Amino acid sequence: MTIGNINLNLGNAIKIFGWVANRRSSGKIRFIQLRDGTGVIQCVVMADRVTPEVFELADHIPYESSVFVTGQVQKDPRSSLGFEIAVDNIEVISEALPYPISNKDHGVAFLMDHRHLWLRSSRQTALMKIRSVLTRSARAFFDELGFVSIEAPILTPTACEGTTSLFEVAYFDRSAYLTQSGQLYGEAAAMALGKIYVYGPTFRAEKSKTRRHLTEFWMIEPEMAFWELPEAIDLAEGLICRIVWDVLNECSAQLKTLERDITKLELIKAPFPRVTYTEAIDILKQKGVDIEWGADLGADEESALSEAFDRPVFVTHYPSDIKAFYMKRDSSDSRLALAVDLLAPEGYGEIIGGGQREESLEALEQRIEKHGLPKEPLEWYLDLRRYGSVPHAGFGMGIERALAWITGIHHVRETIAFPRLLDRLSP
RNA sequence: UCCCCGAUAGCUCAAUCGGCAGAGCGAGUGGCUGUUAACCAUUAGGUUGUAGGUUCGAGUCCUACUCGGGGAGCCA
Repeated sequence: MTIGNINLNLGNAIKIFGWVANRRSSGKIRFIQLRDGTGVIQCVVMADRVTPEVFELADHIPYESSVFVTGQVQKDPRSSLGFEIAVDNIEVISEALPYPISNKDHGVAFLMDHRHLWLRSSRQTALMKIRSVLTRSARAFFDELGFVSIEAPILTPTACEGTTSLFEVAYFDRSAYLTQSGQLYGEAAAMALGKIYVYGPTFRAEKSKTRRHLTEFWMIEPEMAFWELPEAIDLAEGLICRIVWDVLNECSAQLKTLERDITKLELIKAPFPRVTYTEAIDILKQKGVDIEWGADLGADEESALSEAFDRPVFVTHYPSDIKAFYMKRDSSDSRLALAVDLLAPEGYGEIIGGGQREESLEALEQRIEKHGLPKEPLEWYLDLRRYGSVPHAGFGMGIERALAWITGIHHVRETIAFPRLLDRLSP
């Protein structure tokens, strides 16, 4: 028996476990809002229905104490759900100490220090439920298309992309690094299995302090042998449509709790606009943004660009100089990389990054040298080009950024149960 | 790494020109037979982040540090 399905038991005697989320008293009648993770229901404690001890208890039991309630489910228009529990008995499982989080406002620092308790709030439980639906939906999307799920290692021998700072850890008598992407391993798996996806954590030691950055976050990264850039873009579009659709269908109560304007999500249907980097620069210039061809798009530019559209926008064909070494060059313009980013609406920034991979051994070797990367640790990656290299493409979607956008919350730190941020490693 | 802002009761915040340390919530007590962040009354609760400095006098001004928040770069 859970609060979530208690409406199936109207008129019945029930027994239920939960925590005291709130209570109020009014002379000879007392109310307890009982929470069990599936929902919240009002328990009504009347003096003529319970023992004096239970009646007293209902007025003083500390918030978040755990209890076992027996009673009867009754219709009552005065309850916000339309029904409530008329209590026969309350057993205290564990009386809570004074609970630090009240119903009034708290600051971010205080809430983050109490993240393990903050998770119990209606807002945070709504976010975690939507996250659960989103990750299940994304995996189902790939599973149903015949992709094979594989896991990439967390501990890696070197900094491969070279651009981002990695977390260094001791690995017996040498150093190792926490992975910044499963992609290179995903490429190896795609050469074995055709279409694969990696779902796992990612670590970036960049000292970023913004609402879009965590030091530990989760990505889902598909990689497809024999696919090229346009097909990868179509796949990314299908993925976003699928997760938005599933969240809209399965999480309407949670979106309401978060006060998300779902009319903006209902617009999210294929096709999404596709612009090249060069076209994006033109759009930005027309909007009066001071930017020249060749510069990377910063946060302000991404926001300005996404404001021009009512749904996510793909930006493709970036200058290869500002993209990673493994990006394939555009055969019709060697200055360009066959890269794609997906910018979310409403200023949430880049939620997908990817592209077509360089399959030529010679080109890749040149690129590694030009980027000043150590070649020896990448030899296994070059082997993928030595033994039956094929065109292939893939991308990574950041779970937290996608979730922040879909739920409309301001900061990615609330999209994961225990966020890891610059200067915040606990709880 | 850089720029901006902040730190006062358990929490959220106030304190006018540098002049008695305040309120709401939470906690305790009392009241109320339908409350919806209940309400009413009442009690307790303070080394004003740390270390110096200016001053008759510092929560308030100055310096340094610590911690936190927002943003940039980088990225998902």
